[in-house]
Order: sequence, then C-alpha cells, then structure tokens
Amino acid sequence: MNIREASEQSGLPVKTVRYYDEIKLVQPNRAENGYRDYDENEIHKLKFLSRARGLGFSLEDCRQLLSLYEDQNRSSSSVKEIAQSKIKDIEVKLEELHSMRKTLAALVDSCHGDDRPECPILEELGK
Amino acid sequence: MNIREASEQSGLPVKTVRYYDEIKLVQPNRAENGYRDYDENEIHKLKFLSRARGLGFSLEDCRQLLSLYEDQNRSSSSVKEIAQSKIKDIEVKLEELHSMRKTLAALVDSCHGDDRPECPILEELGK
DNA sequence: CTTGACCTTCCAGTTACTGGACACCTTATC
DNA sequence: GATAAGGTGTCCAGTAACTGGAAGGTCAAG
Repeated sequence: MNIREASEQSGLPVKTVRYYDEIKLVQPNRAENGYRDYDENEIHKLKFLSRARGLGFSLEDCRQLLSLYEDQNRSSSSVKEIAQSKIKDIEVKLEELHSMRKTLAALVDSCHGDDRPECPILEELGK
Repeated sequence: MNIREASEQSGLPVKTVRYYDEIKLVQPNRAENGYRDYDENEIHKLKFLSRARGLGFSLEDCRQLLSLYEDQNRSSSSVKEIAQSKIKDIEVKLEELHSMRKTLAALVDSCHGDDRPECPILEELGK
C-alpha cells in the first residue's frame, strides 16, 4: 500500500506519515522503485498515532504505547506498569473532557434567544 | 499576582505563561515595576489553557473557546454554534479515550504473571 | 510517448513552546 | 546601607512536531 492510501486510511497527512518514517516511529518496507509500502500493521499504528496525538499524547508517549505491542523482550510487569500509568493519564483526560463538555453545554443552554446574555462561567471553565 | 504564582496556580511553566502574553492570549496588567500582574480571571484562563492544550486542542481552538466568554459583541447564535461544534469535538475525543482505555485495560488483564504472553491487540488499538 | 498524478529527497518555514544570557528588581540578612 | 539570593524583564537561539515547496524520478492512461 503506497503512502497516499496509508494517509487516507490513517487520517494523517502524507507529510506526517513520511515524518513518522523519518523518526523511526513507523517504518514501512520499500518497493523496488523506492516507494514506501505500508502493510495493515503499519496502518493500525498510523491510525493509533492519529488518535493519540489528537488527544494530547506526545510522540514519546506514543512511542511507549506502541512499544507495548512490539517489544517481545519486555517483561510482563513492565508492560503492565506502563499501561497502567497511561490508563491513569487517560482517566485524567476523561475527567477534564467531561468538565469541559459540561461547561460548554451550560453555555449553550444559557445563551438562548437572539441577544447575548451574561455568561460569566469562565470560573467554571478554569475550575 | 506575579508570574510565578500564576504559573503555580495554572500548572503552566513560567515561560509558557509569558508566551501566552506575547501572543495576546492572556495579557495581564503590569505593575509599576513592569512585572506582570495576574488577576483571578486570567488565572482561570491559564488553567483552562493548560487543560485544553493537554487535550489536543490547538491554540487557535483555545482562542475561539476563550472568545466565547469574552466577546460581548458576538451574537448568541454564533456563540451557540461554536460551542456546539466544540462539544462535538469533545465527544469524539471522549469516545477515542474510552476506546484507548479499554484496549489498555485488556492489555493489563491479558499480561499477568511473569512472562510476556502474546498480546496481539494492535488491531484493536488502531480500530 | 506525453501528460498528469503519484512518489522521492532535501531544505526552509511554522507552531508552540523551552532554554540560556544578561540586566534589573525585591526581599532577607548582616 | 551593602550584599546575596532569587524573581522578573527582554531578547535570541534551539527544539518538537510538523508543513510547504522545489527539483526530480515513476507510473498508468490515452
């Protein structure tokens, strides 16, 4: 699968996909003509990266997360430790998103009609 | 409140807080000595920025979100529109986080004991 | 066998910080 | 009041994670 299709399937720009090859995050095989050739496994990784980056995980976080599925030499307890720590991160993010959604929903509710009422919920926003 | 305390209360590095002043995201008053002087309102904004950035929202997204609480000239319907669109974004992120948590939880469950078993749930990861 | 859409590398520019240098200000201690 | 520690200011350079553009090779269709 060439880079264009990998880009479309993962939702990442072609440039970004090439960048992830360059920094050794997702390195596809090369066809005889030198073109990058992505397989299903690599598409999955790209999709994952697309998501995780959009959720505020750094590339280093992502590298760690991908390693959970790759490094056969890592001990089970280490995998467990990393995974559990990432689950914690995720739960913090979940709470923050819930809180943001609640605040925005309140904003939508409180701002009905045509004129702009006072919506002083900035305090809520930064709670 | 000087920048150090603003940094501590918001959880953002001092450097970042200064940067947000520079790009006119959060611009505090200045004391006579030239020091930045943050009030509660600005602290709330900084806290909000700290969160929203960590959740993968761009500074432009953040600028829009902050504007919801600031721009008295904006019509109610426009506020509503932006807020609702951001709520959609949040809901997508929530789903993605739930899915990531589920996958990691499965990984933790499946990798018990001392040796590393096969954990081929990369497919799940990029679904 | 050319046209157009794809691919390659390389290099420069952007966003959002981040670190360091240097100087001024402030608070605590002598 | 001198001094030292630490906080603050600006400015400038560097980093992370892309992003755009140029120059050139590849491929499938007509």
